[in-house]
Amino acid sequence: MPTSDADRRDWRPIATVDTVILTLDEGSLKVLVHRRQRAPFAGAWALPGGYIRPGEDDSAEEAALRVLRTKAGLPNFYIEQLATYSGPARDPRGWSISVAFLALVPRDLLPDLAEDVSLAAVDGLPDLAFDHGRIVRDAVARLRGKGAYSSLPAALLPESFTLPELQRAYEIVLGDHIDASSFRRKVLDLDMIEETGEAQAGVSKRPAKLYRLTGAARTFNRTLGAA
Amino acid sequence: MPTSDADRRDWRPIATVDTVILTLDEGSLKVLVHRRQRAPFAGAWALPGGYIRPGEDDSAEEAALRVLRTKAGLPNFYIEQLATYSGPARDPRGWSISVAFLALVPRDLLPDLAEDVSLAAVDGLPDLAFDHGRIVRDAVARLRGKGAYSSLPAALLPESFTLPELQRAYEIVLGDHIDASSFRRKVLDLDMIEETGEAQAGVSKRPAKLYRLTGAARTFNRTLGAA
DNA sequence: ACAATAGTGTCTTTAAGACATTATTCA
DNA sequence: TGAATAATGTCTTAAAGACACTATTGT
Repeated sequence: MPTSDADRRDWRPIATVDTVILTLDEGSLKVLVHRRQRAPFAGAWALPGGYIRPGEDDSAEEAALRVLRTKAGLPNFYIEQLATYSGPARDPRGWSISVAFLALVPRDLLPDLAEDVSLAAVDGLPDLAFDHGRIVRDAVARLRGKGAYSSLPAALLPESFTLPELQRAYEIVLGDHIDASSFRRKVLDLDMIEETGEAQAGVSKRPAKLYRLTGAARTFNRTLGAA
Repeated sequence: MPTSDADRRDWRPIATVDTVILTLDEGSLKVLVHRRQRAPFAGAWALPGGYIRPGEDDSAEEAALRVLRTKAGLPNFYIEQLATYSGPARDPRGWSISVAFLALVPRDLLPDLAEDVSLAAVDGLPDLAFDHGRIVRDAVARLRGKGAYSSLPAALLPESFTLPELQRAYEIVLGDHIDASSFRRKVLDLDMIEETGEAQAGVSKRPAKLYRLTGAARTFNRTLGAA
């Protein structure tokens, strides 16, 4: 059994974070990816990520937030831990462990996309570096799963939104049609949202009222749309 | 910025796994804890856990299974990744990252408890080493959350069980009464379980039929009992 | 026969789906 | 006034809750 410090070092895997940034863009769910500059997988699309820096980061989540600030210019949004991926083969540099986070971001909060950054539709995802394809699929499954019985999809919308916009967000996330009447009943009865007092402006049809989320996330005890 | 190998070593946190083994015992939900032999927290109750061993383990999950085999003598049961806990303060030995797993185990599958092993009720948990109290609370929240709309609580029962036993498992997990008639309807209509053909023996009352789970886990689109 | 619990039947209640109808805006 | 979409109302349907009732075992 190795006991010197030099040997012990090999017991510690490479520790990183990866972030799955999901948003609604042009009517579909998309994930932010960037082109890797460096090996391994130079030139391939990948999720924003980076090393955990003990001494700089107070937790894996802080590391993820640092990555999001630095690499994507994102200040404020919904984030939750997704899962942790590990093993000897996922990174050619060696046995690694990556804590993945799921961030839901309104499209208008994303800064203009640089040359090497792109929004990829989660249906028909291109090949991604490392095991990032798998991570994105897990993230989408999490969002779809929770979306059916919680207010999570609202995190994809800006602070104020119309009820039809909210319904559309649910429909895109769940991949299923929702009846407008049922939808309004449910979100209003649950006090999930409240009117801002404002209404849409600059539309050539009846303008919809604007709403905002009331307080914290909510869960339903019965599913909307798809199971 | 450090560049030598010796400096880079400090970039890598201590990587461990912890396991939350939940079971039903004497009508309540309990977690398996053991008394630590060594510092830190020698003498305190803690979750079974250990270092991830690159070279020996093929993933964090494999490391957890190794821990469960070695420390708890457990062969075969339900396991899922819970979450990852990290930071400079949770382990006095330094910046650490621990991948926690949730295991659901039938009581009769647990070997006889050694002197330094105990089942602690999750309500009124004693103080635990590290951040293990927090981890157990998260595990219980996960089980309660998923239990309301899935067949997960069945993983706490032996391979064959009666319908009243299954109902009781749900009631303990959810902390709420469930109507027997509704419960039977739901569980049978969903084809979640099937009769084994056998019945209880050695009871001085009407013996209940025995069931087993049919195939894989199921989810409901409406909650049983509590939201 | 009776104690005890397994298991069934039926009515009520809750909440979602379908879908017709009305309301409000701008051009 | 007409196009477009927001918002409401009403009936149907699915599934859970309440609870009375019947069934089956050992003593």
